[in-house]
Amino acid sequence: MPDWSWADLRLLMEVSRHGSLSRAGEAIGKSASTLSRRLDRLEAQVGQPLLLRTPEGCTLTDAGRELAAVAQDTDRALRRAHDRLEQQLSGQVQLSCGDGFVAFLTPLIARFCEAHPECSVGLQVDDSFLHIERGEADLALRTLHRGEASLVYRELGVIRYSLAAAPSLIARFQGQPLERWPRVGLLPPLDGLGPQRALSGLGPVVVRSNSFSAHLDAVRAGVGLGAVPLVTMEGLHPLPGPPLPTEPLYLVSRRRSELAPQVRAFVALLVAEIPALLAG
Amino acid sequence: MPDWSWADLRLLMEVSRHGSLSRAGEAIGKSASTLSRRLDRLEAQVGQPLLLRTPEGCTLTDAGRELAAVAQDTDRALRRAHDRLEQQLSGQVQLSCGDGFVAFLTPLIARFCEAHPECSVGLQVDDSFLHIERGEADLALRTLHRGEASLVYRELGVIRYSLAAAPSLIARFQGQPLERWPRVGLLPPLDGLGPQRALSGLGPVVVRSNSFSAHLDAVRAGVGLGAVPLVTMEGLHPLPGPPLPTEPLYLVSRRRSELAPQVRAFVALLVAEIPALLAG
DNA sequence: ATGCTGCTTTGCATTGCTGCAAAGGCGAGG
DNA sequence: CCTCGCCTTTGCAGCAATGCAAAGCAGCAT
Repeated sequence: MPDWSWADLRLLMEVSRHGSLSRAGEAIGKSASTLSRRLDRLEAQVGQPLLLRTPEGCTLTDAGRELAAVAQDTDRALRRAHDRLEQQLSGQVQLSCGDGFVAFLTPLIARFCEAHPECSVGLQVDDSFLHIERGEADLALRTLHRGEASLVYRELGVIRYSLAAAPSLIARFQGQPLERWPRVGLLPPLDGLGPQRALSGLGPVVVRSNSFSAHLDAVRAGVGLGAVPLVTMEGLHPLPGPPLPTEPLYLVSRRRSELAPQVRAFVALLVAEIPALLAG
Repeated sequence: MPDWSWADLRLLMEVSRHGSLSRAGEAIGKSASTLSRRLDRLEAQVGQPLLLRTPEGCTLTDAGRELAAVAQDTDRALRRAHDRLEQQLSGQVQLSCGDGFVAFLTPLIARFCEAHPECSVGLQVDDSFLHIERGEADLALRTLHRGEASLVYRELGVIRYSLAAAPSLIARFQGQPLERWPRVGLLPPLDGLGPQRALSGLGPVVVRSNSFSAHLDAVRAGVGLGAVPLVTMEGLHPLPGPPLPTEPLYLVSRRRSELAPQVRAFVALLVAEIPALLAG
């Protein structure tokens, strides 16, 4: 029920420390007159005198000492909280992305966790219905710009694609025109991506999935050819053909001031590493 | 080092409790816009996001929960302090008076301590150099009005005097005119009191002291006659003579708002009892 | 689909608070 | 004895904080 002013409580503590309104005011950047008036108000709220003003300074009454002790405790707790929040990097980073990025991200996540043992990373695959602005996630890797006004889209580079196939498929269809090769496709809405659409003139689609990693697995298994990001070409051979369109890779987050420090650190890691990976 | 606003900390706690800026604002009598702006400011001071605002209300971040927990502790401590200050009557009452009032006050002090076991009374005899306005004492009983502007003089009644002597003295001098009886007097500044001055035409002074109780003891021992308050006439006999002037009895204190509750209680006791004692 | 409710945020007039300068007091030192 | 320094308090001008009203937005029931 006490409806006392917490700010004035702090003033009382400072006066208790410094012994006079003037010195306390100087210490915290307020004028002595302000302190006098606000402590008057606090005394009126409490209904008891808290300090005695003399020409030599101020001395607290018993009630004043009681309240000043509460303020001291608060001050200590606040300093501890400050240290925890300021110095240590801890807490969780909620990350979300399409499943095609998982293999790509895993080593970066591992490096982050190694560098910051107090932190943990939550990886949410499939961010279709995740609202970053509400804190359901902190970060997302996306290739589509959805245009939310309250979110920041930071382009980390472009994903370059190549027409690719597994060695086994090449062994079976070598020499035949590309239009005759079986093809691995995607289901909506992933089939709308530029590189995929550029393949629409090619051969018959034998498998469609709504999972990018399943798509990649199918290509690796030799089910058909497909458009594959250069960064996941391991074990596959590029096929000749017209250059495929690139796609931007966005790191999506709230504004920087709205990010917890561990999230900022993770952003810094991604910003530092991913462009080189995409370019290399 | 954290120079954060303590008042805003309380707002954060209320938002954490009520789940939305509007409801928290309604609970504490502030508008939602004020809460929004002040929490903006707090977030800027902390350098981290503390809460996420959504159309359904607000949810705290980890950092926000940390600070809200500090605020919770402060709130609890403040309520405890409030209870202690409001309900219990405890602490010390610093009382000062001339030594003549000690015998008169002792039974009242005993009653007060009995009624309020948590309280103690400090009785400072001789208040000549005590500054009540600085808290060197809480209360004083005086017959002289010194006119300090910051102090309250409350008249509890008037002290009536009588010319009196001990039975032994009466046995020795009965029949002789009063001018021949030995007299007990006072040293400055106590000799300036009205009843004492009224005796100046009487017989020779055989003892002068600067202590009113020593004066009374001398009269009781039969050393001489003297002007004695009616309330301390026990064991003495009044002598005929012209009526002696009365003296006001003042209870001196700081203003009521500047008194601790136990002091107020003691004042109440004195105000309730002393007038009847003086009149009786 | 559409209206409705509750949420937060923004613009503006007003209130309240703040800082500065001056006044009043008390104690120390020459 | 007087002056100086430090303390608090008060009056006044300026500014920041507040509340109200309106707008924008998301979710939900109709």
